[in-house]
Amino acid sequence: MSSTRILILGVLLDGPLHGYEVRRRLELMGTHHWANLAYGSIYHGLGKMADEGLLDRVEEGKGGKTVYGLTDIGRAEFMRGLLGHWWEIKPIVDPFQVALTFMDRLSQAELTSAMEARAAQLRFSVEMVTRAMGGKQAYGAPPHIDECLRLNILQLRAQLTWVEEAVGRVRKGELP
Amino acid sequence: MSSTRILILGVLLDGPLHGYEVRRRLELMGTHHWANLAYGSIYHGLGKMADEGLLDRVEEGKGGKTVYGLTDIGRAEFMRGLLGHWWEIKPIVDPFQVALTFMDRLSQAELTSAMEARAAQLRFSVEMVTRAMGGKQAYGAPPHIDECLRLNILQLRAQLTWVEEAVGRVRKGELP
DNA sequence: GACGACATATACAAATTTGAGTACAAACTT
DNA sequence: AAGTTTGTACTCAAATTTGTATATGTCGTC
Repeated sequence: MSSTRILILGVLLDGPLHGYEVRRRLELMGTHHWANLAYGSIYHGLGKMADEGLLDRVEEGKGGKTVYGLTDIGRAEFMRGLLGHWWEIKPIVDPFQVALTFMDRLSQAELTSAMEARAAQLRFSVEMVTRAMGGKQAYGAPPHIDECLRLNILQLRAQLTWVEEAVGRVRKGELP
Repeated sequence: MSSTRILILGVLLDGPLHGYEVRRRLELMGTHHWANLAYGSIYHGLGKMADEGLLDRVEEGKGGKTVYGLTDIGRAEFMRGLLGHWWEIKPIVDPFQVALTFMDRLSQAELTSAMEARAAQLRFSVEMVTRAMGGKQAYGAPPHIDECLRLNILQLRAQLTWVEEAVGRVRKGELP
């Protein structure tokens, strides 16, 4: 089961919604930080899953608006897919690894300036997310949402650690 | 420029290849660990980029075999795309964050067993990659390839740190 | 009460991805 | 030498993703 589907099914758990509302709930959850879900994909997913019986077209709308609700099959499939995501370690798709793979094709000057820029951006991101966490606490969001941010910060710091260490070695000529 | 394209152009930098050889070079580089590149996409990418002038069909083959080589435009586009990947921090697409977002939909028992399994798998992965690094050193691979692994290990450790800490809090009932 | 700015809500064509399917040659088995 | 596995090399239809285009309501303001 694709992440797209899990996300759509997940926001429908608490009641039927139409496409636009699904998109907004996902945005509230901050999915754009760690997923790449285009609007069009939501409508496609809703339609497809309705055809497959995971969803019901609860209310065919005046003006094209359609409200979708979970069926029992859909609820079961969500659980199956969710457990799958917990148990399987799937490779994280990281576009930066692509950059890294070809670092030897850049000049030392290009490399060090890109790396420094990257370090700065990462430090900025860490600070932003840290603040977001403080903010949400007060805002009444469930505590497990903070875990997403906490994990995010750890990952960003891991990247930062790498860049800071690597830029030093590039300067010394040990890399690439 | 998509990661798919960068990867294909990247392996063609050192000389023309046919589709199957591109796929093998990518596999040697370990792209399957951090990218999701289906075989079909390689052939599609090659054909499309040839139509767009980034590649040349160097040798139309007997038996459908076609060898592609970089054009000057392709080489320039590769550089442009590579720099883009260095300068832009794109969100890492992490399917586990999907799992995390809906952690409150699982029972404590489901959660703790999934988390423990995950911790074990992560520890195993860290060890595997660590060994792979030691092995490659002797094998004569360029030093910057190790950097991919080094970053990988840091990211895995970040995930492990999170799981180990979170499973404790789930047990204490602080989560979700 | 008309106008523009903005939010709501979806549709759609084009591009890309997916992975099973095909085909054929080389190496190995019995 | 006939059969079987393995490796090479690509094709293709189906599914999915992407991003832009479109349509419609709503709110203030002049």
